[in-house]
Amino acid sequence: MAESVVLDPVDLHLLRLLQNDARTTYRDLAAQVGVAPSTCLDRVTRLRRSGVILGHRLELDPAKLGRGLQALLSVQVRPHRRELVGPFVERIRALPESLTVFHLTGPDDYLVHVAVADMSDLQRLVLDEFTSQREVARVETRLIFQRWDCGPVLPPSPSAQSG
Amino acid sequence: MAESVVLDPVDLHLLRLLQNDARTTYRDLAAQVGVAPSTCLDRVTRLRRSGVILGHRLELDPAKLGRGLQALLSVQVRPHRRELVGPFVERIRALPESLTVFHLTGPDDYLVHVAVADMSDLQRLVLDEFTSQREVARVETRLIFQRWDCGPVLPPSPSAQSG
DNA sequence: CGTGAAAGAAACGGTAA
DNA sequence: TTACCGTTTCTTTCACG
Repeated sequence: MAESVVLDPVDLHLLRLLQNDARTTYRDLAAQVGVAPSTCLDRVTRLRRSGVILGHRLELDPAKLGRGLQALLSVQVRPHRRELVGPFVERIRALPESLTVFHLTGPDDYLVHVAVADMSDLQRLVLDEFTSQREVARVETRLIFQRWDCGPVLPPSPSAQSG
Repeated sequence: MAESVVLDPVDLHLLRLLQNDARTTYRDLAAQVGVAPSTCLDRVTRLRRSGVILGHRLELDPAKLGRGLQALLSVQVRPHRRELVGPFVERIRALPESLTVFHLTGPDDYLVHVAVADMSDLQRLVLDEFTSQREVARVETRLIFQRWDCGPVLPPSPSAQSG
C-alpha cells in the first residue's frame, strides 16, 4: 500500500478532465492539455499502474432503477470483534440495496448508505437484514433528502509531495 | 424528473458489466451478453439518453493523492432556512476536501464526507471551514477506518416496473 | 436486431531531445 | 528518461437488410 505519488501539472490537468468525463478521447485530452495524444496515453497508463486511477466506473441513477429512496443506517455491532464484524460487512456489502459501507470511529461502528424503492422497502430492509441479526445492537435510520457529488479530488497543495 | 425505466435482461446485463469496468468495449460486451456490438451501442446510448447512466467517472485513490485520512462530519445548520443552507452547501461542495454532501432528516442536517492529508489538516478544515461559520451550530467528526463500495445497483425485482 | 463498411481512436514501435 | 511522430490494429458508428 503505497504513499502519495508525484504528480506534475500535466497529470493534474488530465485527472481533472477525466473526472468530468472518463470517456474523453486522448486526442481531445491532448488538445486541451497541450501535449501529444500519445503522451496522454503514457500518462494515463502510468496513473492507472501506479494506483492513482482505481478504475473507470459508471455512475447510475438509483431513482431510474426503481430505487427512489436513499437512507443512511448507523449500525452498532456488539461485540465489536473480528469474528463478528467480518461476516457482517460481507453480508451487508452483498445486499443489492447497499451503495457504500463505512467503518467508523465513535459509538456507531458502521454507516451504510442504501437505496431502496420506498418506505416499506426500507422498513423491510432494516428489520430483515439488520435488527433481526444477533450481532446488530442498534440501528439508526436517517433519510437522505438530497446528495451532492463534489468536484475532483485534487492534491492538497502545489508543493510537498512525499514519495 | 422521470420515474423508473423499463429494463430488459440485456440492459441489466450490460449495466452489470459496465459497472465493473466502464471501459469494456462494445465488442467484449456483445460477446458476453450474446448480442451484436451495434445492439450494445444502441442499448447503452438509450440508457444514457434516458438518464439511467449519468456519466462515466474516474475512480481515484485519495490516499495516492496525498489525502490519506477520510472522515464524516455531521453538521447542524441553524436556523435551517433556505437563505442559509443554500450558500452553505455550495461553499462546502467547492472545498477540495469534500467528496460527498448529504442533506438528511434528523437532528444532524448535513453529513459531509471529506478526505484530508492528516489529523492537523482535518483540524484546520473543521475549525476554518465549519465551526467558524455563523450558521454552523454544531459539528461532529467521525474518522473512517475503511470504506467499501458495493456492487451494482440492480433493479429491485424482476417484476413490476412502472414507466 | 444483425451485417458490413467507413471513420475514428488506441496502442506500439521508433526517434529525438 | 520523457515527449513526440507515424503506422498498424482495433473499436466505434452508421446505413441498410
